Amino acid sequence: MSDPVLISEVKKCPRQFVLAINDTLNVLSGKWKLPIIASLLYGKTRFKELQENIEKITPRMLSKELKELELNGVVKRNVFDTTPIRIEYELTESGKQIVKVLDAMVDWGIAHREVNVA
Amino acid sequence: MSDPVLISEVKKCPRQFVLAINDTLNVLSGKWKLPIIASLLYGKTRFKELQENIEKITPRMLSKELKELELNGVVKRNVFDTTPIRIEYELTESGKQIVKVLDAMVDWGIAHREVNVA
DNA sequence: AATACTAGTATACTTTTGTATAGTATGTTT
DNA sequence: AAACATACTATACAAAAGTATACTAGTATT
Repeated sequence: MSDPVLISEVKKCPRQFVLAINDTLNVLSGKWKLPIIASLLYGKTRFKELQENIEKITPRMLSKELKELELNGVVKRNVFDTTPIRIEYELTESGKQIVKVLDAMVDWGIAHREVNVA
Repeated sequence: MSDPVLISEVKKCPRQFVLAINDTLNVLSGKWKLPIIASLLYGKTRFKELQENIEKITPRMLSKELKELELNGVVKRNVFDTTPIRIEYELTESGKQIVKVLDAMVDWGIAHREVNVA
């Protein structure tokens, strides 16, 4: 863990603040990343299952997004050398922690709806 | 406040959960909404000032995004009938509350960076 | 009358993101 | 041998998001 960053320090520093938020936003934005993460929150899942769970996603987008999430360290791809080959996707520890952000988003979304519908 | 929603209840319900998250994501995603909200967190600001604070934003994008944020109840536009006319933008109460989401995003972003850089 | 300031709008264009549709490689089942 | 399943990839296209550049309406200043 090279050069641990103090959260209290970073919150004072706009630049790091912005970088961290952008990292998070990159993991969440786009049409399909959230549904994929949500599906994976229920446990390890195969490509085919994901495609069935997420309505209307094309294999191209699913493949593309999974690769991006893997590159970003949010998803892990596990290959099982069985016949037929079996591939399972799961969230990394870091990926699982993103529920905290989702919780904050749910809370704000609901509070905001109440105000605007009232 | 028509039909107040219990947060504990909504978290059990995937559909409401997803709608609330999407509301939040809509307010935050895109290239410019975050910089605009961040600028407004420092206080009321005029169009020109925003344009100067946010590097490289064109008046077209600033105008478009401010309108969207206003429609979404995140930003309030105040017109002062002075000469020359003065227009100030500020965050609504709801808009200010979004820092909670940003905090969660900063925390995740930093923790996630540590893991991936380590 | 010409120039400048504020708060934008208009038009055309490029880039990014997402869709549609078909195809591939590997192996299994009938 | 023909058809089927898994886990994708390839190509072409459409739609959404963002950029570049110029312009406008109202008022004030020189």
